[in-house]
Amino acid sequence: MSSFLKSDALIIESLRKKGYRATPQRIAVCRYALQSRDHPTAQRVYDEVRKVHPTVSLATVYKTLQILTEHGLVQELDFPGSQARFDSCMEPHINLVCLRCGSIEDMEDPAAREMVAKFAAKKEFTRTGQRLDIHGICKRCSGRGK
Amino acid sequence: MSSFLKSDALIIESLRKKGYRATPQRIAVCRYALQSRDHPTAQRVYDEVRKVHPTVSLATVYKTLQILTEHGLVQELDFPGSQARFDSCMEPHINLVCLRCGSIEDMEDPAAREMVAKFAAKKEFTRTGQRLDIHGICKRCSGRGK
DNA sequence: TTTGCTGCAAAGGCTTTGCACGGAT
DNA sequence: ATCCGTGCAAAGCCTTTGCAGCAAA
Repeated sequence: MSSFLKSDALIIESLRKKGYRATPQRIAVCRYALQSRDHPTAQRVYDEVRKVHPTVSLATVYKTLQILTEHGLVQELDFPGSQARFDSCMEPHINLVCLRCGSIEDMEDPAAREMVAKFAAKKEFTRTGQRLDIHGICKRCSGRGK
Repeated sequence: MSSFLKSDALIIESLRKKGYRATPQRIAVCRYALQSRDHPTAQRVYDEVRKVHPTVSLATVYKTLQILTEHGLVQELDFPGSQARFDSCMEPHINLVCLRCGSIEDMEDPAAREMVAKFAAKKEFTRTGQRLDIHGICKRCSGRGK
């Protein structure tokens, strides 16, 4: 989580500044999506928000996540055969993607930052973002054998 | 393209060794998918193969690409709002993803290889693969202004 | 001859869209 | 009082699946 929008007040202000209305549903979606560290799916965000706003719709969740994505506050990560995940860390970092349990863990890595930084200077390619995934088996799954 | 399956004979042998029948459609899909450097979509593979096998179906293309993916000969790259792309280079490398024209270019990068290599030694995470994307605007698109 | 494979069509899953009502400003 | 946002349902898009005929081994 890299966002600075940690309070509802800041989220509301940010939404209005961008020309959006600060509805309770939107605020709740933003709060959860921006704070979550486990790269939730839209469905997961929906389930969580519904605990507070039982009538919220999945469509609203998708629309709000799209707003966050368009404004560079979260990144959508698509994977074959599964729902999209949303990452609230926009700084260069590595996603440790476990193929067994599906968990995704952010990992700070100086080498990754340096590697990405090289592209800021390049003339052949104007970098605007990145996605660095390492696929494998996480420690917890390894411990469980097989 | 990192695959060593450069001739039909080798593709046929490889398919049979894995217990698959070497049909003309499969061979054609494998040949194109393994040789292509521009990360084609399934539809693109379909269009290309159809030039030689006009009756081939998209379903067969998808099934064959799935076989290649399962055997680690290509990697499926999913992106928000667009069809999956298939990368025939399985070595650690960087995908330069142009947000304007949609092109994806493989880039060899020692820093990327080193960064990935670190994970081979890690005990906290057993690496089996990776996906390293840099998003931005490619040189050709930059030249075209705006 | 025996299966596995193909092509077609239908189904599936996730995400987006259309629309009328309701709420934020 | 505006008109944007919501929730519902329907549509969309890409991909997968079921199945009968056909072809590879």
